Amino acid sequence: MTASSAPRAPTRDERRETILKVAREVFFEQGYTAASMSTIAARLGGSKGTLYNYFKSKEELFEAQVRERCGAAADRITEVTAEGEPEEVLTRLGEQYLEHLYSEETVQMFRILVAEAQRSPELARVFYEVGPARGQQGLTDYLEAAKARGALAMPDCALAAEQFLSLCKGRAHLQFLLNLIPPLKPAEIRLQIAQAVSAFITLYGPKRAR
Amino acid sequence: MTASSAPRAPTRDERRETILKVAREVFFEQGYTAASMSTIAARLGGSKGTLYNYFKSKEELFEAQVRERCGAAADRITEVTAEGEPEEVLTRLGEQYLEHLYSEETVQMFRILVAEAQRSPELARVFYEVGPARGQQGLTDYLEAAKARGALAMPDCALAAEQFLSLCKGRAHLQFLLNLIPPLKPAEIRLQIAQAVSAFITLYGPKRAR
Amino acid sequence: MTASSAPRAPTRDERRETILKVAREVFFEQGYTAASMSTIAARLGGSKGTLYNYFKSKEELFEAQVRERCGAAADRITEVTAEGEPEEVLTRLGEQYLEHLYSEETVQMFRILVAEAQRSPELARVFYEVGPARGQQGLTDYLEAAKARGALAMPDCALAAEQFLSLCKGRAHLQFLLNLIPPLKPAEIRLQIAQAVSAFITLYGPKRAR
Amino acid sequence: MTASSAPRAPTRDERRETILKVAREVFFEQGYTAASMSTIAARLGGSKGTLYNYFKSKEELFEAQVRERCGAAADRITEVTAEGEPEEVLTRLGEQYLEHLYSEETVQMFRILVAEAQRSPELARVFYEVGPARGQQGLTDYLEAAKARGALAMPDCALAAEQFLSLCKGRAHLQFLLNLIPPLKPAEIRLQIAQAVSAFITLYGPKRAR
DNA sequence: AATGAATGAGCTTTCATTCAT
DNA sequence: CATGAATGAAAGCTCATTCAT
Repeated sequence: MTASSAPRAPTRDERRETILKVAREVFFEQGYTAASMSTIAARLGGSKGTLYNYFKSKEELFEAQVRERCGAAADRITEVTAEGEPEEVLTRLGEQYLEHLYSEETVQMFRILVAEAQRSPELARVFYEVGPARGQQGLTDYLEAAKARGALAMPDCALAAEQFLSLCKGRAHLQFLLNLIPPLKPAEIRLQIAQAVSAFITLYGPKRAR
Repeated sequence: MTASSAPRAPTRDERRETILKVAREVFFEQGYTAASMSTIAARLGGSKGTLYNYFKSKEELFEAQVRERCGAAADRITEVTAEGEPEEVLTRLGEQYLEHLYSEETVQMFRILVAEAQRSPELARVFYEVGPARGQQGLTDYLEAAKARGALAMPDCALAAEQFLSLCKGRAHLQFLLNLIPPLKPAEIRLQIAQAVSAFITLYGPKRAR
Repeated sequence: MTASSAPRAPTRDERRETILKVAREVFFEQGYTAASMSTIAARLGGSKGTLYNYFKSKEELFEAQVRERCGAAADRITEVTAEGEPEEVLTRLGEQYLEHLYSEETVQMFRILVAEAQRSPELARVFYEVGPARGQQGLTDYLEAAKARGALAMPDCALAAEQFLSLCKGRAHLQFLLNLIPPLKPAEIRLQIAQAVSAFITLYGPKRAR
Repeated sequence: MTASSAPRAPTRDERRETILKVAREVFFEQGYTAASMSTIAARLGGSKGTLYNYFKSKEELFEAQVRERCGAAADRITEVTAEGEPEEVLTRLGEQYLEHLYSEETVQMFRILVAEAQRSPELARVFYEVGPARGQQGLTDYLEAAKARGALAMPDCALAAEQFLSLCKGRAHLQFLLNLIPPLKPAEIRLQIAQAVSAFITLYGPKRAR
């Protein structure tokens, strides 16, 4: 039945990857609680039994998602932090950051992590370390360098990094998290970042007599 | 059973309050979805039917929690916004805000709202309207007044209010939300607010020709 | 509170009548099973306890409806059976019959009686005796008279009466009973009766050589 | 438990049939509303979950009953409509029809459908389409053919079919529906059909110049 | 390794009925 | 007599998980 027409039987690891991908879609569409193993199995085209052959519970299946996916975004953001005038670099970085923050995929995972934070803080820690923490560290490093060459002036670069990211995020993120507004449009992102960069430069820009 | 020991029959309102209190404990311990009406009824010492005599659904029972608790916090914050020098007023307001934001009770409720945001945005909307939206409006009003009398100078008071609250909240809130750190201690709150107020005054303080 | 403004306290019988009227409305709107004592009490403006003071169960409340209401329609139909040419009399009677048969009130009560027929055939018997049986007897009496004076010719007047009513009722009644079509419009009633009368006259009309 | 005594594992279809049979018994004993899925599951010796694996709701389980039983009856009736002299064919068909109409099984199902007509007209529609509608259509087709070859003469075959079925059904059906009389005995059926056929032939038989 | 039928505890919600006041 | 809070059984349905094949 399979041998003749199928080009190749999938290896166990490939099957596992497929399951993860399908499960991710369902988790993101419906949320952790609402997503059912039946739904995942059905969309997979397999049986529930198979699911349980690869992951011994729904929780473990979700945990695998987080461990696998969270690092990717921080990677992208850190890469942005390169040479260039502060205004330009911060704008690029901020826009990159907001695009990530306001994506459906990110918010869905974040919602689930928040929901489960009480029961499984380890999951939340994994997320925080590979995601937000790395992003903030990358920005801090850039600010240190800029300060060293006189492009910016601030007493505490870590604090400044935190402030910048807070200004970028803005109030809208709360509404987005609560599913009260759709993702920001590119123009809205640009405006919000422009306001954050402007404030930041006012605070820490060079040459301004303070 | 009734004549000898019962001190007094509880009024309907008292009973309602008791139910709210018990339900709040269960919701906070287990989360909205995991908390069951059976559990709440059992802990109440009554029947499920009774619960439904007071609240016509689980959702309404939770919504009552949100209205009661978040409304109170926004009230407190709004009250702070009175006369006084901006630095002093903003400090008081900011500290009040952080005390609310970093309390166990608030974060528990917020976690539930975020977790359920996809299924019940109406609940989230109620929360947002009675809580954050009113808080931000109160601050905006204060800033308008301060601007009018020359105590502060900013082109957009709503934006400034948003920025101030973002600076107050800070990065630590993300960690708190994810259950990675305990509530801020009073000293930490004071420091964080001092930094936010300082930045805000730098941005929008009087006399700076902008 | 009551003595000063209320013109008169209702007697127990008046209260009972009011309850019956309100209950009837609810039963007819929602059906026996779907109608709840709570709904009836609420619409009554009283409490459920009061309801149970007058009728000791839901079933008894419904039974009282049937006993009170079923006779009325048959009364009306029987009255129609007066003097006149068969064609005219049968047309009047048939239209009267269909108007009753295709009314919302009648069909609702009938549905409930059918539904409960297995559990309470006594109720059904009450209905049948005071309703359909009397109607058919009235028609039979008329046919006997018409036959006696040579206006109609049939071997078995009871059978003829039954056939006439069956022809009047038609297939549409099944659909109406099943809630598949709305009540017949006056024009439809007239057409259906005209067809029934025409067939009946063909069968049993005078002078036609058979 | 499995190896020694189990004769054979039931196939999915067999299990489905068993469920339908058990459910039918419960529905007929208690009526649609009163019958509970728990009762059906218990009598089946299985769990409620199993029931829901085969039928995704109580309504669907009942609908399957309707489709299976009423469709079969209409099939039988339609088959009767073959060649032969009208009198003979109509007699056979009418007797077949009454046997179905006056069976305990049919009346039970019909009572349920009527009772639930307000809440679920879809169910009633299914019943009407697979049962009465097909039956009437079959008869109409036969009448058309008979008219074409001059064996019968009527202006409107659909109307004639309706009239014939109405005459067959008779008044007794109302009493049977209301559980006031037992099913007709074969002799009663034959008499009732003979009267209906006789009237029908008088109305639409050949040679009568109309 | 894959299947998919079976499970059974659990969920939210409804309702006729009772009873102390 | 009226009230309305309280009850508790029962309903339809879901779902993570197991296990024989």
